[in-house]
Amino acid sequence: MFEKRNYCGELNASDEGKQVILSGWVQRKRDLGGIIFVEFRDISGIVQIVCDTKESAEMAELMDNIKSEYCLFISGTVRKRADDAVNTNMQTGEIEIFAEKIQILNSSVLPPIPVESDNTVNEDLRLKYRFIDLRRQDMKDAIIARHKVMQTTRKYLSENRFLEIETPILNKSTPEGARDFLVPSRMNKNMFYALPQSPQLFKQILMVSGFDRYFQIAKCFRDEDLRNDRQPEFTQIDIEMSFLTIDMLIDIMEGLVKEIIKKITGTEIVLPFNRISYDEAMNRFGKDAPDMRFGMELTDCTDIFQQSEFKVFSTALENGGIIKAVVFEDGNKISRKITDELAEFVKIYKAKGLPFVKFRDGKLDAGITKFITEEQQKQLIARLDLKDNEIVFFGSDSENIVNDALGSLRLKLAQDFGLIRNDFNFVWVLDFPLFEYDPEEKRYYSMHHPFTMPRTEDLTLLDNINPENAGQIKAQAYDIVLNGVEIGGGSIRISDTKLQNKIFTLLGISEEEAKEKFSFLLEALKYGAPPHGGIAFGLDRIMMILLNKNSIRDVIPFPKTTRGQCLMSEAPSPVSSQQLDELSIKIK
RNA sequence: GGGGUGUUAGCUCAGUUUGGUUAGAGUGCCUGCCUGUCACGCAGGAGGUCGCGAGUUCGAGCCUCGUACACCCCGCCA
Repeated sequence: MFEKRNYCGELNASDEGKQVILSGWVQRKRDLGGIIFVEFRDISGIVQIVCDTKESAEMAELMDNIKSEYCLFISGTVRKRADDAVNTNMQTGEIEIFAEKIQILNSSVLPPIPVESDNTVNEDLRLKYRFIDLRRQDMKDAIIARHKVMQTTRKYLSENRFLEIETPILNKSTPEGARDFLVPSRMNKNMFYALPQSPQLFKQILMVSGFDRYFQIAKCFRDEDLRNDRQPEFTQIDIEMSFLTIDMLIDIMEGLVKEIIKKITGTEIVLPFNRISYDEAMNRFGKDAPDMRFGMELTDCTDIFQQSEFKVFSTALENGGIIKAVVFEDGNKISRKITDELAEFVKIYKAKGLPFVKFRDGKLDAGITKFITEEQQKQLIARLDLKDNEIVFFGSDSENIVNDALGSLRLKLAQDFGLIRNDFNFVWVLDFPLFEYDPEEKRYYSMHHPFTMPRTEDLTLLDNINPENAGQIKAQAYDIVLNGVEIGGGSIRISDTKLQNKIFTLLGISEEEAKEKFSFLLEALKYGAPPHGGIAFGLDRIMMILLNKNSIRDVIPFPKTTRGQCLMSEAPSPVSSQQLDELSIKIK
């Protein structure tokens, strides 16, 4: 009976008179007495069913029983609707199906959350009853769009000589980086596998093995605290190539992104994307993932306030800090209440306050104006190119705090006052520092990962590294940023054992330690390892932005809560003492 | 680990101003009527552990303390 199935959303006026067979669910029933309309839904869409209950007592009784979300089998005839009965809001609004036979395949209890709704329902209910939530149109659209992106990715990469290769999920724990999820080994007592944070080492090994273009749509796992754009398990489009330059990689990846955008939005984006250095991103936007859809860039004013009577400024400068400014276009919208709120806001980022001045009638006014000399005022007006009614917010502290606070303030103001264009803005961020210095532990950390190739011209600096100049050593690493969200990142890798060992030494990883953790990679690099590099895209984040969602949970079929629980399956859960015994595990 | 917001009918919310009779609305649900609806309409009805636990009080949805859960943010996420 299901063999010759038709799909609700695919029927149209050209099917008039056709006998059709539909299988799906009751979205809504409108009982007008002698005639009943049913909005009938399957994966493809919705079509209206008409039942004449005056003609047949049998049909009348059957229809009386049918309620929302019943699963039905319907055979009937496609009819064109009368002109005044056409529903232009409906894909299939020109037609309806005159039901000849209806069979109830399964009844449904009343769903706890409505299928016909936007996502205003509490998220914990949506997650608990995900099987109902996924029936809703916007979740269905998201899952279908995700499928299309994966298919487009596979097609594009395959056509560009990439091979899809799987790598292990059960792997070795490496304490560098994010916290691992551990899996106890039954056959090897007191030993653990770790779930992969990424297939990093394996894809590099594949390069050594000569599979010179690899990709994988890979699940990755990180046991860290969660956010709206972070899940404990997430999906990467993982890519690695041999014999490449950064320009080659960018070229191929822009092609992939273009295909994805075309598939999902139907629009052609302009290539190439903008490129910006890490340093410039930090200076102009205060973030390494700048949202460049609007202005309000940060301006350094440290030099103007070298001699300042304003204690906040002078103290910051004495401590080696900087002073930067952000200008907002409409000071009239910024009341005393709002400046207080914004001052509270920047404290999240460890700023101590938020001094400001307004610009009216050609001169500074209000806020900290009285602490600024005439000469400084003149310079400031010129530097910031101030226009009437603008308001200037200052950050003065260490460079990190100022960038963090003002970069976040810039975003908040733009969001609160609707200054952000609805657009897809891609930018490559290049020339990341190779290391970060941790003053507390007095050691260097890799900004990307320990296998990242330094810029060739910076190699000599490695021998004289100190906390001051460490930031000048740049990596051949890159991020791709979409609307201020990092959607991908990668690097050219080190393919030389000597250099790799040198980097380990600088990172304070001893020879024994390196051997213990990465010996197979170091060993592999000895056997004619090709120059190689790659990138990984966060599929969930890409989908989130393309579909304009607030959270990656809305593009993942079965996500977890911010405490890492699945409200539907109730994972994680305790296990039996027998299971623990087999693993020789004792619970504290 | 820290900060914030929220939790009242199946769902979405109001009610907390000033603690005070029987806690409301919309929607959904149930029953009846209705042959062109499409957010169908009309009439009637059911539906509440005010997250949970203490406390203050003659009296708590409302005040205090604790706690659970969800979400957002800082830290964390090579």
